[in-house]
Amino acid sequence: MAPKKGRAKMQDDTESADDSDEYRKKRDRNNLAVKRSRIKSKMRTQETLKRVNQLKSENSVLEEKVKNLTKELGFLKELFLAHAGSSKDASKFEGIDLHKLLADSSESPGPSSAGN
Amino acid sequence: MAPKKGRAKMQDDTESADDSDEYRKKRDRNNLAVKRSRIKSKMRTQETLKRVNQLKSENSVLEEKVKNLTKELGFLKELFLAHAGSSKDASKFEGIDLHKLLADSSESPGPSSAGN
DNA sequence: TTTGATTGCGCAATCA
DNA sequence: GTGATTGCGCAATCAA
Repeated sequence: MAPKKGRAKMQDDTESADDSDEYRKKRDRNNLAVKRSRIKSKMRTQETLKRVNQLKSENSVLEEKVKNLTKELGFLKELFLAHAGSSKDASKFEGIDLHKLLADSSESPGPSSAGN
Repeated sequence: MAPKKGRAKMQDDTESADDSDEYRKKRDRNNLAVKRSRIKSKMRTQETLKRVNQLKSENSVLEEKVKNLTKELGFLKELFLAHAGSSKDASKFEGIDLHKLLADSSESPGPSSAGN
């Protein structure tokens, strides 16, 4: 047996021609609304997926940037310390403790250790 | 697009009690499958949204890292050039052209200029 | 051919 | 009262 096609859904049988008419119009309007809503929903899903890819892309760029900056920084620090260490300056450039400075300063802002 | 699909029963009226039984069982199984499928779908959507937030978070961390690294690098370069400029080294530390080196090297990997 | 998974669609309840 | 959402069932279709 196939599904009932009867429109006998409402518990109340108070159906006049007008009501039936109104019912149809209402159903049609709702069906359109449902269609709109679902299209919108799918759009949002697509946008979200697109966003994920954008963010992954941005992340790659940033990772690369960090990698390069870290590399250059490491190189400069080495050069810096090497020179300072074999110089008369004795690790002091401008009253700054280079060894301490070069130790690290790119992780957390941290409380300004103005000590000196 | 397909024509009018709807709640049209099977055109064939060859419906025996057995067929009806099978039909119901089949419908019930499909309804369960549909339910599973939709739950899965919603899970994927949730995961995607979660992923967006994770990526946004990672992005912020990386942005901050780049900011700090850039800042430190800028500081070191200034200090470096200042010292080199007022030194007998005359911008040369170890046979390396510092001005050129410090100009930039964190954007693109570029072709390996292994020279020097 | 069979069977679970997907997907478009309509209905009704509910939200806003 | 109206459009927007959402859970649910049906049927077509995909996929194995």
